[in-house]
Amino acid sequence: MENYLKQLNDPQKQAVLQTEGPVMIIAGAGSGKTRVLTYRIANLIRKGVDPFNIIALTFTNKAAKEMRNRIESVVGHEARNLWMGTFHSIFAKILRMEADKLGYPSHFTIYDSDDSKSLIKSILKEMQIDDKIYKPGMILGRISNAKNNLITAGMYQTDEEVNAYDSSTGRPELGKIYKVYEERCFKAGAMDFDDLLLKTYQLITKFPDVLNKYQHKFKYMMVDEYQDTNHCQFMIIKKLAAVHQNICVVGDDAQSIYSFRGATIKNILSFESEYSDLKIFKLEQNYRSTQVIVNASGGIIKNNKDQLQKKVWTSNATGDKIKVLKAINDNEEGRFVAQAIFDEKMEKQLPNSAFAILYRTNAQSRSFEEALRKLNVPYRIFGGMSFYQRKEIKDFVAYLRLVINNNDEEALKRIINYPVRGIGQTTIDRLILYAGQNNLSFWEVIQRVREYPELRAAASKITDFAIMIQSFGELRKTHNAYELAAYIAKATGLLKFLNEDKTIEGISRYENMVALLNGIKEFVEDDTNEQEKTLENYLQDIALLTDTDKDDPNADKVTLMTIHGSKGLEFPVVFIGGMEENLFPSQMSLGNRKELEEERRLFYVALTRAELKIYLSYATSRFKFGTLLPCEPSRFLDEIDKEFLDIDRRFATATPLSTNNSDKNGDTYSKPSAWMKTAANKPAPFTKPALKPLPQAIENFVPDNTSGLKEGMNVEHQRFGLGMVKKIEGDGDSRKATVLFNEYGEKQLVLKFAKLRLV
DNA sequence: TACTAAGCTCTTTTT
DNA sequence: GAGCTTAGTA
Repeated sequence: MENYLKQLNDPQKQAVLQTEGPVMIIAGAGSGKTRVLTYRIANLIRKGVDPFNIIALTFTNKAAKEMRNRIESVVGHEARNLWMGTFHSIFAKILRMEADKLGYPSHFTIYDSDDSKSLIKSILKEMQIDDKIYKPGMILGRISNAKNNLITAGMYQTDEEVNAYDSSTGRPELGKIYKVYEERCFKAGAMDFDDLLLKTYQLITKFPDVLNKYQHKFKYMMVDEYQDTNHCQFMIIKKLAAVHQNICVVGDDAQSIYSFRGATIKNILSFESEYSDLKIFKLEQNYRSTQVIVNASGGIIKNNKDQLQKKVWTSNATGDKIKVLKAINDNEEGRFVAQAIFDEKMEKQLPNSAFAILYRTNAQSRSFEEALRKLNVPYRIFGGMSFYQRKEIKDFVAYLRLVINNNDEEALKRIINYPVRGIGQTTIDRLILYAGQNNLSFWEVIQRVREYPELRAAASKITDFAIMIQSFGELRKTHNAYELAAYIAKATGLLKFLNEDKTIEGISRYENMVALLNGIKEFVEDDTNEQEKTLENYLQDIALLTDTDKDDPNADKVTLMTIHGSKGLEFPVVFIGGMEENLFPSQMSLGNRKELEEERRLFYVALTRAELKIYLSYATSRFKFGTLLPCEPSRFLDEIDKEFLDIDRRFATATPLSTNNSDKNGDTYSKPSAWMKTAANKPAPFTKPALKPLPQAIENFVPDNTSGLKEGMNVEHQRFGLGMVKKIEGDGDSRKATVLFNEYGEKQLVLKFAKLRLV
């Protein structure tokens, strides 16, 4: 113990030794936060605290795993009994044990956002609500937001302010949809990600004995990345810590980047007012980065209004300046970055794994991937489509889910006709309809399929399917997860079906399927943890797994990921791509101080990942909607003190930002300087002109009308409005017309399908 | 009911 | 440029 205390600086040591009472540790980037947390827990165990009474909550499985390993290396295998994991996984564990109190089965399904969205889509369809106005993603966002603020569907529906808002945006039915969504999840025995938090809160507020049990169990609580907790998480933590008050939160307000997920920086900014006897420790020495990086990033974050005072410093070497690369488009940007990696590797003799390319949006990864492939630089990409989101994987996992939880509606919908067994959309729609009408789950309707005359045609097929699923359920009693999964893969014909497709994509789908089966095998054979090797436990594991978690740190590859995904990681050399106004900062954050400040924190996170050197790159034009649009350099480039920059000589000198603008809340915010936004360079606005209403008589467009079409004629298109035919080429069905539309410019249309009318 | 081709609509970030 | 929906065909 004394040995490792020697490795700590003063504030770190104090933070470790202050084990009693509420503690807040403000830890700047690279200040040894994980080390402090690790030693704090190790110290508690050394003092004789039972690991069983310590809970440590993190945001990612990876952070939890890393911390567990490090604690284990200090205190040994005793660390295994710690309650350590993500909010979602720890709460899921508690919920499974107490599920019956909430009327849920202990083997409840966890819906991922795809499932949630799909459920919302079918609810909209059943309620005959227009999904153009009620966009599923947006509805899910509203529901998620409500849940994170502890607002249930019932409360949502009776809240006048919320209703007034929804009505004013033309969506008065939102409360109703939320209610139906809540009921359907319950009937399906499913919880979405937000439910894992909300239901935990409900559990401990509605059942005092449960609260009491966990309050006494968790004598010492620790929360990592506290700046990213939302209101619901805060309330749970507060309640659980109420008895012992030994709550330690660790975070950095400057790295709060998840407000879109309901995280509120308020939690960390006002933690002090929650506990009068709070001890605050500030870790301000950065051990990770060079002086250039520390000072440049510190200069950036200084522009934010919402922040706690701290002075991050380092005694590391000065280091290289930040290099700015200017490219004409995204492909050239990719080439520049790949080439720079190649050169740095040679010059500094670094492995591939020393490099990370970070970007604002997942869509930006393509050009970097292509360029790296061309130079034969191995890379690994996170985000985008994860393994468990692939269709073939989700389909198979749906079988497993359905076997465990027959009521899982989303799983059932996925596979009832996959592989095709003659149960078409009409039949499925009817099943859902009857389920709703009779207040039954989807599965229960299937059980009684013969009671509905309209379903008679498909009845035997449906029954066969149900019997098959039930037979799998029987096998569960005698077989482990792997044996059962392998059997299902064969019995359903899925494995064979995938193996028959010899296209490149088909082969990859088959390989993925095999990889999944191997994964289940590994799960069964893995004896490093004591949990039973049941299918339930396997599903529980993968439901909360993200692809950042299956990182193989030994592979020597360049890392590509979003900035959000990079939180908590570090790399010797970091590339930040797409440093363009409207992309980073995102267009959506402009004109609102708080959102712009979050973008700035995001930039801060990106910069502080680097140990030795940073490259910033931007393109002067980029494809959006298949159109090449001109881009201007990001205002963030402007905010970096020039003394830290190694600017490409073509990089224009910027004029200072004006700060005398204010948004509707009266907050001032900076606007891009004039040189960024000259009228000629301004990107085309994204809002498309509204289509003029069509006269009654021409509502139905008949493709045949175009047979007499000639160059120079005026036409009207259903979507593009009025225009003039410029050119006609080809013959027969492939006849094409180039039409110049008043509002959309030139479009090429295949006349066989064009919805045109002569004017 | 199943399959295919054309049309339409997006673009933040994720446990 | 991709994923999803719609319309048309077998």
